[in-house]
Amino acid sequence: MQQPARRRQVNRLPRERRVAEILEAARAVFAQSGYENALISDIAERAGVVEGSIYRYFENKRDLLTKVVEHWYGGFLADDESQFPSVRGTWNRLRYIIWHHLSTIHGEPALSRLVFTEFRPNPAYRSTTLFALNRRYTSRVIAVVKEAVAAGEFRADVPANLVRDMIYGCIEHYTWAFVRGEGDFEVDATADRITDIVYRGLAAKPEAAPDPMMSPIARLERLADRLEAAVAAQNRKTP
Amino acid sequence: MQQPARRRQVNRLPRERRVAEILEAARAVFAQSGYENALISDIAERAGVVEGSIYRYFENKRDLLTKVVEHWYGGFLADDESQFPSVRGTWNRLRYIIWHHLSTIHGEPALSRLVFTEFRPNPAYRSTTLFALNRRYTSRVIAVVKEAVAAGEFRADVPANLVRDMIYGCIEHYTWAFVRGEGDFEVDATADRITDIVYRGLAAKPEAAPDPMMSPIARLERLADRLEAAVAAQNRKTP
Amino acid sequence: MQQPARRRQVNRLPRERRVAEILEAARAVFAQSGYENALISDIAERAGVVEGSIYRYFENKRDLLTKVVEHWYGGFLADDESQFPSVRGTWNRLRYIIWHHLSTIHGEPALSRLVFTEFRPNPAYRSTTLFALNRRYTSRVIAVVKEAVAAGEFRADVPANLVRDMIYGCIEHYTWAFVRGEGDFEVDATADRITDIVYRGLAAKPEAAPDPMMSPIARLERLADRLEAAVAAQNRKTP
Amino acid sequence: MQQPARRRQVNRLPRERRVAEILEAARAVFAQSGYENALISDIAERAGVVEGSIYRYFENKRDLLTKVVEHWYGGFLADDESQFPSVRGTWNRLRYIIWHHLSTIHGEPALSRLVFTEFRPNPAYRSTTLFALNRRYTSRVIAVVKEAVAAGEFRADVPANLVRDMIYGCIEHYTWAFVRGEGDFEVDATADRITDIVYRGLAAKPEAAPDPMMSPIARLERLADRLEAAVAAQNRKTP
DNA sequence: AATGAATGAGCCTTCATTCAT
DNA sequence: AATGAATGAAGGCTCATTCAT
Repeated sequence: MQQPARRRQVNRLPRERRVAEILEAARAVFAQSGYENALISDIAERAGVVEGSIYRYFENKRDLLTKVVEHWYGGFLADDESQFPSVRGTWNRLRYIIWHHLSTIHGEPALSRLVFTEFRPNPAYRSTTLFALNRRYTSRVIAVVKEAVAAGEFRADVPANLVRDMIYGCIEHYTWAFVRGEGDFEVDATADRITDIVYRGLAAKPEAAPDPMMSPIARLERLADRLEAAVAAQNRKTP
Repeated sequence: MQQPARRRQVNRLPRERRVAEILEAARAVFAQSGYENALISDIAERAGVVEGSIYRYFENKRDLLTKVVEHWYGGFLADDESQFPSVRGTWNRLRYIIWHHLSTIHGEPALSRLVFTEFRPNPAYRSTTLFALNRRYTSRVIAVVKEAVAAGEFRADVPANLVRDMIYGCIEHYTWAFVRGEGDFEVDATADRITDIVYRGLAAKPEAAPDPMMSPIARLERLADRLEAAVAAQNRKTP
Repeated sequence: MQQPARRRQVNRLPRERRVAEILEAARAVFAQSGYENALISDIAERAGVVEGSIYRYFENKRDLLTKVVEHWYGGFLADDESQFPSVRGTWNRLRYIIWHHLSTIHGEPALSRLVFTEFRPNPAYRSTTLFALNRRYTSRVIAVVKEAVAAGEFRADVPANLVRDMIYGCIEHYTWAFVRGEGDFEVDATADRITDIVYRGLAAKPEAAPDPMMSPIARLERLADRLEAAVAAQNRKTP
Repeated sequence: MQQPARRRQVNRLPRERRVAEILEAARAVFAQSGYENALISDIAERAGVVEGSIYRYFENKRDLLTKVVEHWYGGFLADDESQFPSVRGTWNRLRYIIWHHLSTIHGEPALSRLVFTEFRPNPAYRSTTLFALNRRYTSRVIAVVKEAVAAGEFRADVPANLVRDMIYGCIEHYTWAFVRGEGDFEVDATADRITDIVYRGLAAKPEAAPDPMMSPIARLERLADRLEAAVAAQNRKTP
């Protein structure tokens, strides 16, 4: 039976605000401690509420985690999907997608890790909202690839879903060390390199025109630059 | 409530045997239940010993898991490393490596999952025996790529470590559904497809070029690639 | 997690009506879930009010239960007490009382159960309004019995209060299975049978020799058997 | 992860003993506080163990209660069933049964109450061990009644199961006040009174014939009863 | 009068690990 | 070496009740 009990100052907030505050607190705590080690009591304290209040808005700890991650996804997906359409050209689009994923991981390694460890391995993942969001997020690679194939820009026999796995798999493999907290990585440079290798690997006429703007003259100029540089470097080393 | 537990027949065994039995039991239980949900008591029962006995041979639950996984790795690495040298040709070697990883995951999805969820995300992973084993396991991709580059079979500007990430990342991304217990995949066919896309993406002279003759510009570009690679190699040796 | 809870239309109602609606909702919920498992929030929702409003009309959950049960009692007691006086004759009166109790349980097994489990065992029961109501309800048995004794219809040495306990106890014991939700019982037939056995058990001049087949001679023969057996047993023990 | 933690003096006991001690402690605590209010921590402390130890032997709080009550039942049922067969004569047998139930309630009102409130109302009661035990316990009334009917001692149309309900219902109704903690009752005198009213109510030829003088046969029968009872008592004492 | 957000006390339960026998 | 009884820390969750709006 509940006892009356001395109350602390009640701080009334509209539902929306309260939920937002709890989500934010939970995000911070989950990011810092991981799911298992996160304490509801810590989250409550950080949100400035009592433990029980959390259960007014969230079914249980797991649900809270899910909501945090979905909220996060929802946030950047909206941005992302408004930006993406304005990017033109296959290379640029792939680069944007790759850059975005790298950037997301770079910005929230701890949340990314939660997705990788708490959601994706879960047998029920497929029937999850997060799965659906992620699908939406990753399927654009497939669309881009198919369009490029249709346009003759990519080889006709490119399996689009493997390309998707390759891109996301590569990124996530590459960033594991950072996600674990070891060192750092450069988002832009890495995006360039991955995009390059992928693009060139898929292009129908390899170096022959990733960028249609590049005229033979321009290519020869680049070549000259590179040769000069190489020779100069050689001289520097073995004078 | 535990069962009445009739006094078990005391059964002395040489240390080796006992350890092997516990490892096997632990492997089965961890594979079935995952790390958190696995119970020492289940492992003990399956191994035909009492809980306390496990602590004679293993420091704690985590240590037991580690030993299980290292034992598993040790097992297939030995085989693998004896097989690999006899595989000739870049395509074949890549194919072997890719096939092997697919095959490993296909054979032990649950243990693979443990590696993905319990070890790799761990901040201390890098200083782990498993990390070292894995390094040995995956670094062959780098060797193969570098050799192929040196031989002019792959483009000169291919970043070997990105290729490694791409291959392992792709495989793991591709197999997540299976690891979660959804559906199945064909090891051989998948190995072929991944090898193909990777190889063709890196090959200096893509077969798919309608006209096998390179343009003069392309030849010059290859020359530049080689020069750059040579300089880079030079630098590495005489810094 | 509670539902988003769109702001309900404020709906002012006269106190009487509001109380009645809450009582009805509470009755349904308590009947369905029992006291412990009933949720104030469920009751509120069903009554179309908000939790806090319940506390304007009832002190607490327990008080609400009490009011529900008293209200129920009040309802059938009024009917009952207006009917009873018109029933004539001891047998008919007993039958009516028994029938009424059976009928009450049959009509509201869940509420009956609440009385049996939540009120009667309570140490404070005796100082309860419900106790008083119940007393009024059951004491008529005593009146009937005493009148029948006075009239010579029942044996002179019949302890009226034991008869009361016997009647109500029998009924409640007999109906437990039904109250638990197992099967059903026939109110009328059962009332007949219980009334019969009670009436004949108390009647001063039983209507007939129950078993006409048993002659005095047979009884004497049985007696002889028993006496012999007793004596023989005696001899065996204390020779 | 469990911390090492300072230990108190470990007090090793064979399973049997430990279980017995926990049962005893639980019995006391449940009897004192009822099920809901009983604390596992109190039980543990009283048993001289740590809370967790209780869960080695009992699945949960409910299971513990169940075991306590079954143990209690088991205890008196054994005694009871060894005594009963030596009681001779219908009157004596009924009296013994009634006396035993009164005596049980008198000796353990709190446990009796637990049975009445926590077990019997439960929808699953019927599939319970306790139900089976209770069945065994109460069904003897039916056997006795049927035998008496067969022997012509009771009226032929007596419904045995109603008699059982009447006896147990009467006893329990009668003892509610005591079970609630109000006052006391005399086991023996009450047993006599209930037995009398039941016996006379069922007897084929009630002694209560208008003429208070018993018939010679009836007097002899009573005599036989007493002799039998005496012999039975004798046997119990000098086996 | 009505709303509904916020409170908060505290119990049951788990299970890796230890250590007396 | 083997047993298995005992430990004990700690955290998720519930829900009647209050009270600011």
